[in-house]
Amino acid sequence: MGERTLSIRQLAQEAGVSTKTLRHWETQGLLAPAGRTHTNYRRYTKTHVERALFIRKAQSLGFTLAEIRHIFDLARSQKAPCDAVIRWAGEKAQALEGQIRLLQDLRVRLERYRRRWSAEKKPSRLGPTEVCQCIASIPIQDLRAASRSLPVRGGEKDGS
Amino acid sequence: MGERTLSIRQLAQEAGVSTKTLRHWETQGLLAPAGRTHTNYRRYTKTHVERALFIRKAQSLGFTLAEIRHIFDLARSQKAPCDAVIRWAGEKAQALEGQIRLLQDLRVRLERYRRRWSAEKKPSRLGPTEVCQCIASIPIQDLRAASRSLPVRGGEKDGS
DNA sequence: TTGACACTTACCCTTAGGGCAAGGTTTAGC
DNA sequence: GCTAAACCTTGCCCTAAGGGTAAGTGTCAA
Repeated sequence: MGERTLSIRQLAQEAGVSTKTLRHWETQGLLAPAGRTHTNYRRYTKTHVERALFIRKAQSLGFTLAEIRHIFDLARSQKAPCDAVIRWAGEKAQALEGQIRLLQDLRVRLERYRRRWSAEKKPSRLGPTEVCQCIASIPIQDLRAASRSLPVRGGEKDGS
Repeated sequence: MGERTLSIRQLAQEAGVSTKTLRHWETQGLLAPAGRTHTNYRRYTKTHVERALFIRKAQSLGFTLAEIRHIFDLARSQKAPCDAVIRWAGEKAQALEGQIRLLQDLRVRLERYRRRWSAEKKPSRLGPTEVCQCIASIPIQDLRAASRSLPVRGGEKDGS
């Protein structure tokens, strides 16, 4: 009985992810089961719990699944990937800095326009091809560095 | 000859986007051509240039294509969508604030771990199931608010 | 007429899974 | 033993905003 194995649901519960996620990780070469039952059910061991948690930890630092697989590849081929991981962490932090700046710029622009638009009186009568004078008033120069970076997803309900 | 129309490439050039983008916008219901030639080529007018620029301006504020279509729907159905746009801008700015906080947290964690890992001596000999003691040392508590927010995309070259 | 481009549709690709469907398996209650 | 619930399997379509490529057609100038 030291041979206790886990079903995919049990592993999912222990690792704090969904079964779908575990199957996806498997297709990405990150977490193959220890084996299958005669009825083709996946079977995992306790080391799989650790590996799943490892993946979650790496994800929490912003590593993608492809990068995590790369880490596993390094570890399997020979040496500890720690040096590479440390380097990547630095690069990621730097990239984040740029990304944060972009988002802050966007937020500032958004707030600035919102205040300006709120102060102006808007003509609720539109010309034939007009849509929204607020947005139309944005200067073309602002399109240079269009923050091609995120969806933002503010609340979305109705707009009547 | 006041009837000058534009090919898709000309519109793309004037609007500063790719022809692929224009076709994509069309499939999303944002920018249908004025008509087609007898050989099925799209034909646009100068008002399409304005509309394309409008879409770019809205995108530069973080609006998605679905939201922009919603703005067009409002404008077509009756009233100026400016009120809704102003409201959405506020919501977006607020959502951005949260997003920025997440990224800053991530950056701080990344830098903190990087410094810690650099200071520690890493045993470049791995146990059988071990992968990377750096990442493995992350406490499970850190997985609570796993910043499910962005890929980050730091430089990626090699890692030997 | 032919070569160089422009235009058309259509299909696959990107992240990290979510959702659903159709079918097989296991377990608990009766 | 039977049946229903819960579990497992694979497979397919979906997300945002296009990029890349391919195959077929159109246009223009030399």
